[in-house]
Amino acid sequence: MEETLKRKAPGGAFKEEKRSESSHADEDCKDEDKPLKENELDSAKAEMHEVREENQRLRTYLDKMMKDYQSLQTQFNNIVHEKDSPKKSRYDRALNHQEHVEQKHDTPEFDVSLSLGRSSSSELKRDNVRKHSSSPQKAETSTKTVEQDKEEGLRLGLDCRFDMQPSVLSKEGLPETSPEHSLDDEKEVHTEKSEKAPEDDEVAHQNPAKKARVSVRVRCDTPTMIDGCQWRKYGQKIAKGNPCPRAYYRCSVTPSCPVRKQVQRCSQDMSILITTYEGTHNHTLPIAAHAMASTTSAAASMILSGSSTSGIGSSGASTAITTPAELHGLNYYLSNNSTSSRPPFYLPNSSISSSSSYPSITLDLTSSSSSMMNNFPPRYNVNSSSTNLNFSSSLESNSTLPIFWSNGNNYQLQNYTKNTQIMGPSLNFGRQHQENFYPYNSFMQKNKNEVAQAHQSMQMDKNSIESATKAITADPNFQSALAAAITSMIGSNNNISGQNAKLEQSFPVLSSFLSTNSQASNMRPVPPPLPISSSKSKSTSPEDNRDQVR
DNA sequence: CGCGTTTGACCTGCGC
DNA sequence: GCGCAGGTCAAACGCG
Repeated sequence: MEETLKRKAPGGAFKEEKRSESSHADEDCKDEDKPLKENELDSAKAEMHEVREENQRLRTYLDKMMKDYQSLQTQFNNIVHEKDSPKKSRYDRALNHQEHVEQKHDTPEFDVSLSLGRSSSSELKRDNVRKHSSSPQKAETSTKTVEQDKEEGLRLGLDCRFDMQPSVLSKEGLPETSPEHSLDDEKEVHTEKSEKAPEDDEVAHQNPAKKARVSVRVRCDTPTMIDGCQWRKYGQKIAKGNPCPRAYYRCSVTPSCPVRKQVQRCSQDMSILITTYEGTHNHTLPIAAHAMASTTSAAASMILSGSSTSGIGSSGASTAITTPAELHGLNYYLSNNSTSSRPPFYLPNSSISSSSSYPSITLDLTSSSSSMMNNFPPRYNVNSSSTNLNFSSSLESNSTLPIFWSNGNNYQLQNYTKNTQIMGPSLNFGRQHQENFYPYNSFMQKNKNEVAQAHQSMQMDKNSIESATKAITADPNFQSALAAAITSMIGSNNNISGQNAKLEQSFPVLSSFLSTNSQASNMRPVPPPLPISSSKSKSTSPEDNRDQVR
């Protein structure tokens, strides 16, 4: 499928080639042996015929996808209307409106490109422009805008507005705080928070009412994961239904940074750590924090923009019949009600992920290897209020879990050496704040791994991740989805490696299979390994990371 | 002494 | 309107 889609994009050019070949053949016929040239002509015609057939097949496939997509959209809308008709959140309204606009105006190809995340704000803007351009004199502007929007949509499709340039990197890039967010949102936020302090006002300005939350579920025995950023704990609370306390952290890189994170153990499986990020950094991020920042950014962008394609973000309890539906080559699981059919480790802790006022997405890195192999490509486990992005990493239970999200083909193993410079985007799940999780302490005691063991388990993880990467890249569905998205995004002219770079920026976890898929998957510079945290540490800053190994 | 964590009090939003 | 639960504040505390 990937091949066929790849051929589809430059299909026109391919046809042209064939035409010119055949015309050449015609000219040559004058000079040379006719039967021979006729054979060439015939073969060329046959090839053209094949290409036409292939195009036809692709059109059929596209139609099928569109039908699936629209039926799912309808289903989602119905669910939303049923559940939340009296009290619809602003987010839901925007979402539905966005869907409505997309259904009305978008071409099938355009829709495919939506599947991996497009700026919701651009959608809203577009919607606004359409609203305001009803007069005839504005019609031209409107048309232009639609054209521009299409272009913008394609451009933004996988970009998620996360630029790795330091100037832009000062923002984590969560979409709701992007400079592109709608003016309406800004106004609303301003009104809501107008009575607050100036600092709060600034924060409010950056954080519209419906914040996207990105949860990372990971199986690890460490109290928190090292994401490269610096956090200060400001509270701890026992949440209902979970004996493990939830810890509240605030980004302490700058005092005014609005980013917060919550860290909590999963009540059903204490080896699973759930970290929920919220907000956008208003400062330059440490390089080591880029991986998490860009990944959460992309994920958040997906629920706030691309969410319309999967029906993410509506309110309601987390509940679900899991109905797999192939959309755009990705397996979606629409959730409705019941826990029995949930995929392994599917949002066991609803207290974090099911808040109706916070559209959330969960990057699930907890599934076992067997289930992972059966479930690739990555699942978008969607319920009415949250999304579970299952980039399963085949982590065996109770194994120490240092995971490294690299931006290249090679997953980084970590050296337990002091003073190692953090050079590349990576994540690890270090041992920190162990004492904060008192219910978990006993569990931790049993699972204290020495460095050598950790090394061993990391090696296992590396192998597992490599296998996972292979599984992803080998899956034709995923390849086709990816190819379709890229094709729709870049059109026929752009070079794919540039787009891949953007993709990798947006979704570092995708980098490996992207590079595998692309011809330009050349060797990348392998950033020096990250130091892992030791049992005691006070923050997750890179500097502290060095201390943690002492 | 400074900085980060702990923890009880307080605030806020939501559901009944 | 009330109660509950999540989230935040800030004084107290501990550690280096």
